[in-house]
Amino acid sequence: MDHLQHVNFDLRREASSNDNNKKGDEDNNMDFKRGSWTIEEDLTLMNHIALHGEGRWNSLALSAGLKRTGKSCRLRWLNYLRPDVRRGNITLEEQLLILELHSRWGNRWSKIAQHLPGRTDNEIKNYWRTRVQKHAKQLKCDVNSKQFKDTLRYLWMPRLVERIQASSNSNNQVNIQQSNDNIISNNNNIVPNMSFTQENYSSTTTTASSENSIGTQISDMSANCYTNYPINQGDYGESLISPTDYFQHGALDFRTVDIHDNQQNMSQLLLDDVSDNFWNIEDMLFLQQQLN
DNA sequence: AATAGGGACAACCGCCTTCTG
DNA sequence: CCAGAAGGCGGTTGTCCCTAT
Repeated sequence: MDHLQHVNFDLRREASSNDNNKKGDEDNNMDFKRGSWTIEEDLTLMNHIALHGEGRWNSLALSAGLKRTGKSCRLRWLNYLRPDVRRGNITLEEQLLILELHSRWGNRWSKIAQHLPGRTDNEIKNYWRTRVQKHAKQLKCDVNSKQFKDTLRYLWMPRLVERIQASSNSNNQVNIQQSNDNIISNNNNIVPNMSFTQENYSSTTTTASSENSIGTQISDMSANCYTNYPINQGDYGESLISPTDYFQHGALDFRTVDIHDNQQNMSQLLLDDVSDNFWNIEDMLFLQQQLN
């Protein structure tokens, strides 16, 4: 779904959400608008931030004439409108990094997001809940159980590494610079130096379409993002290492495990018809090989 | 063709921490 | 130093879309 589709989707939802009067923690005295954002609100917010910068969200909302809480404006900007927000499928590299960082830090979504340029904590959280937890459910084990963590670490993460390697080998000939230019700004100042109109709205807020017809493009862009991302995060084991660097430098400890210890779980997995980009048919075949 | 159920994800909630006057 | 405001964060909800039946 591309960005404008999202917006249209939001508009469709708006009518049904206007009667949402649940109270937050900062709107006791005023009628703040809730629910989906309209294109006009988005443009107002973007233009205001372009002119005045972000921060002081409550006063920003007031001075921009938005009938929204400061929190709502902040969330909309950080999770959706910022020019450097990446949209589109989570790449293999990103999946690997999410799994690794989550194994270290648990549900510290914002901390994890700091190491996935362009991804928001909300997006990573949603990914974890909808994709990873789904598979824990299929294995009939708790997502926090040692059993599931071991399965992730000793089976799926090494498998992801293999697939990343295979992917990078096949992509070596591809010139990816052009697409990368649109994806990540390494400049920490994210206030756009431009004005937004309805005409350029899509191009300035859409960074990578989830419906990108070039299957490898997002992955390529991601690989470049990691190599370009500034190592200045401070506390990542604490330096930032790209997923590719992980396996190149042996940072990930994928020790050999007795696959048969997990045979019961894996057999169950093989019975399931699971075919997204995390546990796909290829993985099923791989597991089958391991089990036989 | 209709519909039920699950997936996906934007948005909200409420608590906690940090900032500011 | 203190109180209120603002910001940050993780958890949860609501609703449309997609797919299987």
